[in-house]
Amino acid sequence: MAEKFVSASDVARVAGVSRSAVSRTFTEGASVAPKTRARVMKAAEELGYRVNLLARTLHKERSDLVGLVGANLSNPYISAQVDALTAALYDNGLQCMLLNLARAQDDIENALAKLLEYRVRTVVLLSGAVPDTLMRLAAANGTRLVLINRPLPENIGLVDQIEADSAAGGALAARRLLAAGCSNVAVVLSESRTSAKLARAEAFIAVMEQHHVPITQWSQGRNTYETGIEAARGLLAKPGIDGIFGVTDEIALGVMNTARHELGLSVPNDVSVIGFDDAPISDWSSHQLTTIRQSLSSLTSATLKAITGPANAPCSHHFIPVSLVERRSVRSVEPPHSDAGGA
Amino acid sequence: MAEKFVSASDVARVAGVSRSAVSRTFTEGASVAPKTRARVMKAAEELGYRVNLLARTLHKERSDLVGLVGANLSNPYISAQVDALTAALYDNGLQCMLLNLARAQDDIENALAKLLEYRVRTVVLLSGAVPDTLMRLAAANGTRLVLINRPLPENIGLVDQIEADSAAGGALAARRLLAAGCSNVAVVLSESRTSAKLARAEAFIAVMEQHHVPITQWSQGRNTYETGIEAARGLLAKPGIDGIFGVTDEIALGVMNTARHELGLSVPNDVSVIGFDDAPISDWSSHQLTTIRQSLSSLTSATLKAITGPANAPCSHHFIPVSLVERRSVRSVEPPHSDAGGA
DNA sequence: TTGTATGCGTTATCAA
DNA sequence: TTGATAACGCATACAA
Repeated sequence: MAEKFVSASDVARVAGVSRSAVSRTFTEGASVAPKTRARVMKAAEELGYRVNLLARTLHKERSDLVGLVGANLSNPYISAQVDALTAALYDNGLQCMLLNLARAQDDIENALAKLLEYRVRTVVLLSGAVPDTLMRLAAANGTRLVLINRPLPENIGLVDQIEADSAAGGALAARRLLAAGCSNVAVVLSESRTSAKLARAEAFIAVMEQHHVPITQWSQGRNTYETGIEAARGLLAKPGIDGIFGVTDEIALGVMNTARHELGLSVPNDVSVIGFDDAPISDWSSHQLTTIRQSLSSLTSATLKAITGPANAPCSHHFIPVSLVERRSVRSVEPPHSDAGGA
Repeated sequence: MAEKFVSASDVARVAGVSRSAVSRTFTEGASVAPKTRARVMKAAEELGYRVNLLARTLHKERSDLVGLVGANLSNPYISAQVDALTAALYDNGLQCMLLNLARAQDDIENALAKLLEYRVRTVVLLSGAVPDTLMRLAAANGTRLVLINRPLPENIGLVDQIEADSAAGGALAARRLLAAGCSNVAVVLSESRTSAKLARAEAFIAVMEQHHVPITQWSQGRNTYETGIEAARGLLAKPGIDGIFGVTDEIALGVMNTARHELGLSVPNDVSVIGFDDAPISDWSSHQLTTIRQSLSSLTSATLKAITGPANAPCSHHFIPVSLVERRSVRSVEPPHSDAGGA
């Protein structure tokens, strides 16, 4: 019921030893007599003592703290990402400081500053733009930056990049719609147009243009399910479009559900829909969304490797492979290769 | 590009002032000459200096750190909870340390210990059992505990309890199924049987027994979508059961989707399904799950109030009201009150 | 193996 | 307003 935190001095007093003895008892690989250790442990247990990691970190060169900055945490794929990553961190004895930029997407510099104030060893960016100033700030304090799915033109300081192969994924999506016989397609993304998602869209568009397929671009709102709904309403109000690529599963799910349940369209017979991510719920029997998978476990393990590596490890750039997951939102059979023009 | 973090002494040297002057510049409400402040700020900017919150907290009595321990973070309701809560914390200048007990549900004491090592001001428990030892440990260090949806028999130390009214919710679900004319029902929960979820089930059962409706209890596996799938397969293999209550939306969604898309049953015509939480995806047009809502915003604001309150505030116990959200997974029309016996 | 003394970066107290 | 100095809780070099 004490008001203050218990300190090593308190324990030392109760155990009848010096502060150093207590410190050594809780320091990995320090030499302390078994008998002393036992006395200390007993007193510590009694008082509810825990080492003050703030003080310890003050003294050491490196902390156990990893900063994680994200947004849109209830997005099905992001939440799976956060789940996997935080679990992995915990298993590796690392602590995670989570900053959610929900209402302040552009507040990222402020977020990084806060994290630096806690002397995190590494900052993982799941979301938000990455201006140069950010990298400079991190570099000036010797903090590593891990960028997830936010490709960077140039690389200042200690930054590890981990990204799914957006270009390959976008192309994969395009070719799949082509194979389904789509002849009038659309791509939908948010208006924020993050570089990774932009790359997905651009690769998709490139392939389509190469095949002379007319393509509409829908780029409004935030990166959410609601954006998918709006897109479907706008895009499918009148017949014509027979294939849609959502740069995110969440968006694609919004498109597909709205087509099916609000517009009374058949997916995939009237319109094929394909997403990107392979979020867990895309596999639910209520959805069965065909999508481009970016392996979550590869992404997590690559991230963890970057975090746990030596502080002076060279910058790394890791590409996560991408693959088509065939489900039921894209027509499977290819019409006998006529160019059956959708009006 | 410096290797070490920049300290106040560094800034003082460059600015040609004392450490104290630097400290005062970054301390709320300290008196420092505008001219001095300007010099300090300039030097700080130049060097990329950030206050070391570790050191500051070491010196102060209270930190900005809030510990959040959870599990199953990709659960649609939990992730919404985490999203809302972390956003609110960030907006209030509080830092959040997130511990994910994914692989080690029973590791909660260890988690709390880690959090105490960082001298968090408050620990919020979203998941996990709450043994007495836990509360004693927190109490011994003067750390507040905020318990979300984990009712407690007795209250040791500084703990705030925030919970949805499980009993009312369970009863609401039962009465809704009764109104739909269900005459042979089941309730499905995980085998972990957390007290909050158990309370939902028990209230449901109580009402059903009161109306002499036969009731099956399915209690296996973890608290996931897959458990819902298994339950549907087990419960609906042969006809009979015409109403199912999933103690969690995620479970209910598993039940409903499996009934519809794997078992070829009509929900709600063959079987009514009702959930608990009102997760965002329950409202998706692909689901339209009737459910019991526990208001996320009430829950978040109550939690925030508990966190931001004075350190010596008395323990609070807050009940979040609960309400029925009518959608399309429960039959709407009531048969003309015969006791139409399901097999 | 143990205790003493020093430093980590900060804030608060005190005298100037 | 400013600078020197003493904590804060810990780890460690050093001496015993």
